[in-house]
Amino acid sequence: MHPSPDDPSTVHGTPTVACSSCNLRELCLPVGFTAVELARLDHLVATRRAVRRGESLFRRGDAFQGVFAVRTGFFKTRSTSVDGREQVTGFQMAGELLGFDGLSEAMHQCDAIALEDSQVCVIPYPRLEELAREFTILQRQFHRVMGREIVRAQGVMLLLSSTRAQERLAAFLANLAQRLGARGFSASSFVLRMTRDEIGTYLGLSLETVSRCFSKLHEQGVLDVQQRNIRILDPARLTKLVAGVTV
Amino acid sequence: MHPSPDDPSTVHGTPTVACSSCNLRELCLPVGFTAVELARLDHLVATRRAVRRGESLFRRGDAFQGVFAVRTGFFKTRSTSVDGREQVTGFQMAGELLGFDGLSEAMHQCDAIALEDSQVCVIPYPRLEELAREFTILQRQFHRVMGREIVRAQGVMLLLSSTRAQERLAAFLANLAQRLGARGFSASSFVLRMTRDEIGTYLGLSLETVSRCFSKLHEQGVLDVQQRNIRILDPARLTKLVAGVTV
DNA sequence: CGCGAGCTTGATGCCGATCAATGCATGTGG
DNA sequence: CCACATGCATTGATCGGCATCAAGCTCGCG
Repeated sequence: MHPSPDDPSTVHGTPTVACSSCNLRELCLPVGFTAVELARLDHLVATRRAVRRGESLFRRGDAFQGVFAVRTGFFKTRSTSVDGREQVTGFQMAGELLGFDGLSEAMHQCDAIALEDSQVCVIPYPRLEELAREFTILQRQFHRVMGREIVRAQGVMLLLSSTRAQERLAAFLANLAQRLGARGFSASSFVLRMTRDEIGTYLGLSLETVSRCFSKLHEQGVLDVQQRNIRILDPARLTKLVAGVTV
Repeated sequence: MHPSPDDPSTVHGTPTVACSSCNLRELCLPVGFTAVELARLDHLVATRRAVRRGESLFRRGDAFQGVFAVRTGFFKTRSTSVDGREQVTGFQMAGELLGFDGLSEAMHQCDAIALEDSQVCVIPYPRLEELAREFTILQRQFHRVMGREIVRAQGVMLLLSSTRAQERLAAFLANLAQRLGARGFSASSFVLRMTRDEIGTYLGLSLETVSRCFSKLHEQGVLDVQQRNIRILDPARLTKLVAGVTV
């Protein structure tokens, strides 16, 4: 389902991974570079790091070292209130960045948990800073990615505060499908990486409601649902349900 | 209630405003600069711009030119879904920045509306980029401010998805009080700049529910409420109501 | 003074949380 | 290879918080 690493044997101990040869380049930070520039950029990434399913990439309170690009696998980020309530703030797949929450206070404000065995590229912030000063295009791309994160958050706020359960789930699925499609996977048939509870905690719903909405969408012929196996039967209707909200 | 401009006569037509002499310096982008550096930074801000109450600073779809720092006044940002539902995504007061939502797509994704007659500093993005390359500290501060915005959004998500109406309002008021206090105003007695409807649209509540919660907090002796005049009588209890959620 | 925008308060009904029970997969040890 | 445990998903029943509809009320302003 996800691209396999170019060379699994280099996961550990390799100090540098080449962005220039990464097949996720077009989705990640080094977008729009020429081949020559890319070659000079290759030390943007310091190391790769493997994170096993269920383990954390970072946790609230960890010192901020840099940001991470998902290379393979799947993550969730969650923030927790003092009294234990949890909010999943996002799901990240290959080519997406995470860790911006650490910038403001020099330590991470949320947890990042791998939902399956994953690999990330480690982009140390000092190096990113330095290279961003050198390459305008990297600077701009970095800002663009952060800006996208802000806009995404605004979309989630809109979703959380003004839509019904079914619409939230529809928006979530439509977004997931779109992102999978952009990575060359099927946008109509996929396997969810997260539990009903995690979806619910993201969408502000109980897991039971999530399950009921899945069933309802199934009844209505929009989806085929077999546990975590999803097949979108009627994309048009799904999009119509979303009614203008994009997450 | 808000600081008066240093020199109102320069609002229009003045090409440059000195950051070095701005009393909001410590809250704004140029934090942590030495006097010498500050002097060199003075052309970060291109112009000031006045926005009348009810008018927009920018609107969804406007070309992104740069970000804005609130100098005096009060703003709300809102994003709107295709079918007209509205979400207030934030309120901005003196010293706070807005406009990051334009970075990702080179155009703004939300509207910024002045809730009272306001003035902003215009920070053209190309200039910001350029100066950020020159001054590491500015680069870092800019990233920090954007990171803060992301963390704030995560806090709002948590609030929207996991708390009761009263707690949301309490969190909102506590946050407002804290920010006003940081600007030298009273944190216990202030005038709301926004309507019940705008608060509701921010907190994901109907205006009636907001009103009822104000009344309830009043009955409970936590607040004194006279329309938009708020006096916090029992800050400890207010904070306790917030129960670990910070917006 | 009267109009209108914004606020308050009440009555009603619905959506989704919660509690509870069952079903279904995977994996583990006997 | 089966029995059982465990984690996750489904489905049902109940109930409460908040949206919605519907009046009045307050205050600022032309």
